[in-house]
Amino acid sequence: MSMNAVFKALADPVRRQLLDSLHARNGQTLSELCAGRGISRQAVSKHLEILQTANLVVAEKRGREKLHTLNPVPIHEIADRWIGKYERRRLEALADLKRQIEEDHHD
Amino acid sequence: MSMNAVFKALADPVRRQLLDSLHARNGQTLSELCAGRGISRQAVSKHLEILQTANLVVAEKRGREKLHTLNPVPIHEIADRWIGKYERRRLEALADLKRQIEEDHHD
DNA sequence: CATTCATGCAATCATATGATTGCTTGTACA
DNA sequence: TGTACAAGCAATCATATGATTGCATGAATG
Repeated sequence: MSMNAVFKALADPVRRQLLDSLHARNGQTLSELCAGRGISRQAVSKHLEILQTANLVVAEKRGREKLHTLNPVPIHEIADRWIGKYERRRLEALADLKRQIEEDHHD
Repeated sequence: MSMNAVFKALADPVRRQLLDSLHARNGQTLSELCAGRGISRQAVSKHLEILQTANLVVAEKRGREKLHTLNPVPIHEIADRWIGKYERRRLEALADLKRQIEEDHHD
């Protein structure tokens, strides 16, 4: 059941952007996470609620505001499911190589 | 865009089970993948189509049947998105430890 | 060559999902 | 203490999604 919630949560682009935002800077409030997203506060609030039930985001009350934090554990479990240990090493090496090549191109 | 397709594809439990099935044994046909799933062949076919557009599954025609293969690359990219390199090492170590403990409990 | 089996295509339908509006609660601070 | 700001709750609505049924195509096999 739990993993289903994780995948459903990740299915929406707005929610993934929220995770991106938290990955860039943890501990943001609802209002901060709303900024420049073009949808209503309630919509964002609902998205955050879904991310929390999936345990991808943890929220903590701080006075009248609520701070949100990214939890990477469930994401890691996704990779664990379909990628064998050795296969993962290979894919990581590939990804690293790709990154290096891209960096080299930054003149 | 491409990543959106991947996440949408992973959002459905039937599709995840299909990936599980292919992870266990690659190169299965549509009919084989239908077996014991309790939904119509057309439903499975559509699911496989979605997995293919997400590039999570690759299909190859073999006479009158079609063989399906799991492609782990997009899954690996998910982890790459929200988990830093060092954080990943830490999470992997944790997962390995967890597995080891579970193995020890197998009498 | 005809029939059987694996798959593809199209239309339809119920339900799930994401967003909005309006109202309420509750904390801060002047 | 009352006003402004952060967040929660509820009802509604349009669209997306997953499944089904029925028919079409096309390769293997007798």
